[in-house]
Amino acid sequence: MNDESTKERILLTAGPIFAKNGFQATTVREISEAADVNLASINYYFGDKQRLYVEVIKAARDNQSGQMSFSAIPSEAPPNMLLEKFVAILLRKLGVGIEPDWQMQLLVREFLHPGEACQEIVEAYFRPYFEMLLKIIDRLANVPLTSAVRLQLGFSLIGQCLHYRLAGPIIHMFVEKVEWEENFGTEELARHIAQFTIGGIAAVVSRAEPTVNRN
Amino acid sequence: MNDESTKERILLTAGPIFAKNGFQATTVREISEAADVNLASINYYFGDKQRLYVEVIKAARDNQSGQMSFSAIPSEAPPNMLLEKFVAILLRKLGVGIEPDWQMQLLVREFLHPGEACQEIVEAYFRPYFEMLLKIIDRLANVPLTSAVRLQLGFSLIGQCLHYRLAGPIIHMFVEKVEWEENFGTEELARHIAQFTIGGIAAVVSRAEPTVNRN
DNA sequence: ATTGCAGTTAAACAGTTGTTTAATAGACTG
DNA sequence: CAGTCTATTAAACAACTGTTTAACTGCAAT
Repeated sequence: MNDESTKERILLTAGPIFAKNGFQATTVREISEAADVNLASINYYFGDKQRLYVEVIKAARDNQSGQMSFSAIPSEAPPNMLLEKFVAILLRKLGVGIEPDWQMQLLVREFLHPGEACQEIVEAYFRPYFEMLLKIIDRLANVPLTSAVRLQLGFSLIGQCLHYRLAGPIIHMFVEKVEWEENFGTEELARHIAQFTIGGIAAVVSRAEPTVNRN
Repeated sequence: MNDESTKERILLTAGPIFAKNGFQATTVREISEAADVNLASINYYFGDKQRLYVEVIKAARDNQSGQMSFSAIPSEAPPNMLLEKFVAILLRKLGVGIEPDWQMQLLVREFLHPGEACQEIVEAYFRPYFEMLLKIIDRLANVPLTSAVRLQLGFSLIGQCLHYRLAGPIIHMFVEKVEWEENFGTEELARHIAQFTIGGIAAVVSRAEPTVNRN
């Protein structure tokens, strides 16, 4: 049994547990038992619990970087369709309506309570996809936007998607069961969010560009 | 020193601490020290830590119910203005751009990780204001909407506002300092979100009501 | 004066937690 | 073969955590 196997096994086991429990509520005993390694191995390989966590975060980031691929979307497609596809993929990755993989769950946790690895994650992972979204927004707007407006449009869309991920149980309380099943699947939500956002962009653009008279 | 004073003091002291740390990371020793009461008092008055937490949540709810008042908004005002005012107030209550009071901070924590008091909070606190938002949306839409569409429109607005609250530090990483100061104050965000949402509503309505030809 | 109750308290308790220690075994090198 | 290094391990350690216990005080009622 070589060192890569034990160390690797700890990493792979710790990920889902940290994702489920968060850092504070996860014990090194739970991890060691689940990984079937001795308790002291964690300190041997990682130094302490916090450093294990940081390594797990980095592993989650590295694992996700190659997977949240939007290459399935043809870039010559109309921007409306681009946006809807982007939203659908984002909702799925966030785990709306399905169980998210632990990497994304962990990244969302880190996102909400930024720790020492956060800056890195943002640059390596979130920014490329946010830039992609901003490009879609540029095409939808069809006029030059100030940086601030452009960012705010991006955040407006991300906020809608995140809401379904973060407040899922609460949202569930406001929606009847039948209604939920018919109207709140991932595709339906993606359609709604995309439509809403397209309208939102048009409204903000028409306000931001006084020389364009749309009425 | 009567019992109301000690019990009350524990409650008032525990609130901000639970809000800052969350339930798991808050120790009864921290609370008892901060409240300057004996450790055993917490068990004496509340039975255990979990029950103290539930009482604190209820106190936060009761404290907020009377305070998130939208009565400053004249109900005969145009719906556009109603919406913008609603958003501005909501952002402020969520603590966007300012330090939230501990009650709202605690309620948001509960919102993200629903516990045993959650159903009650939703009914007592969130639903009334959500219903108010839905009425504003009705007026903006100006046609009858299905329940699902109506709810989704409401969630789209709430999601945008919550995003600024929950992901504030991450958002801050995407925005230049100057830009942040000029364009991301509460009033600016409220204007953006309101405009975006008005446009979004119009777009969704025009899709949801095929007999309305807007082009 | 005695008893009962409520409130307060320090200490003790039992369990939990992350970390450290020291021993052991295996592999490799000179 | 001896020494060194790495990996593994059980036990111990020290601190922390929520809870319980028993003693004490003050007050009110009899």
